[in-house]
Amino acid sequence: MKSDENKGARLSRQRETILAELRKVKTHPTADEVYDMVRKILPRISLGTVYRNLDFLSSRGVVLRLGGAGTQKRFDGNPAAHPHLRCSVCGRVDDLEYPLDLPELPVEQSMGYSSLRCDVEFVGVCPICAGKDC
Amino acid sequence: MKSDENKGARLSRQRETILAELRKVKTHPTADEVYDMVRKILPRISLGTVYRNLDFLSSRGVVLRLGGAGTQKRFDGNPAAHPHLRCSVCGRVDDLEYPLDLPELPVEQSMGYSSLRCDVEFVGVCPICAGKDC
DNA sequence: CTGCGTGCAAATGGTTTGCATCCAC
DNA sequence: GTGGATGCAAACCATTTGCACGCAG
Repeated sequence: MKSDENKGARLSRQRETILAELRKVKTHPTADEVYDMVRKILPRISLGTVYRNLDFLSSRGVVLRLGGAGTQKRFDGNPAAHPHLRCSVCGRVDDLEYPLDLPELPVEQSMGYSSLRCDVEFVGVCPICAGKDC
Repeated sequence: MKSDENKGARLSRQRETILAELRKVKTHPTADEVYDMVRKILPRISLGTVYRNLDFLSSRGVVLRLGGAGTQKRFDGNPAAHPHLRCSVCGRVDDLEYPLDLPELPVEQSMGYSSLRCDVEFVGVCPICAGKDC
């Protein structure tokens, strides 16, 4: 991590814990779920702080903020671009473990956009929701 | 369109207009923008009706609801899966005009998910925002 | 010490919903 | 005529923000 990326940033216990917890899990929790996770360690943390730190961390590229089809945003402790599987019923997001070739976009075809990053997401019904047969 | 797909559904002027306006544009408007567009034709339409109809239409697969990284959802009059370009600064979404091979996911690798659809989105900075040099 | 980060709570803003009325079928 | 669709406004809920205090550097 380059040091001047962190100019003025302090490492509070809250920020440290949020990042550690997010990296610990393989799921892609919502801000609320992160709040619950972290609250077991720092019971007095506030939801606002969780939001502020998730914002901070994702703006630095340390974690990934997943847009997603649902209302809530989800966060990914692994900042590298990798395909996701999203359940259109319950909204959960899994990492795809299978190595996939990401599509390449020729620069001349980028319609004037710059700094393109490719997001690939497969949307379907997860095994749990399929089992519920709703 | 199969007839039993529409059992009980009525074609109100509002629904008809919303769909027509959405198909007319090449952009991917938010619900609010659709509201503005339709209001020029039906001044007394309510925002709630726009939301209800966008929900209705996307649940039938007639239009596409784009998840996206921003807060607001955007809607696409073209229900076929096609790659998008999203501006991370202003949030606008364009269609990619360039034919791209969508990644294929072997069924054995779908981790139990079913009915998978592939969404590809390139995230970057659009020419307008790049020009603003913010 | 300084001022960034926090806790708390109120404010925001997109989206949803209850209800009486309206109109497509 | 009947039930789905609408208009309106209040309700919801995830997220953001103002403020005074606390703590990392």
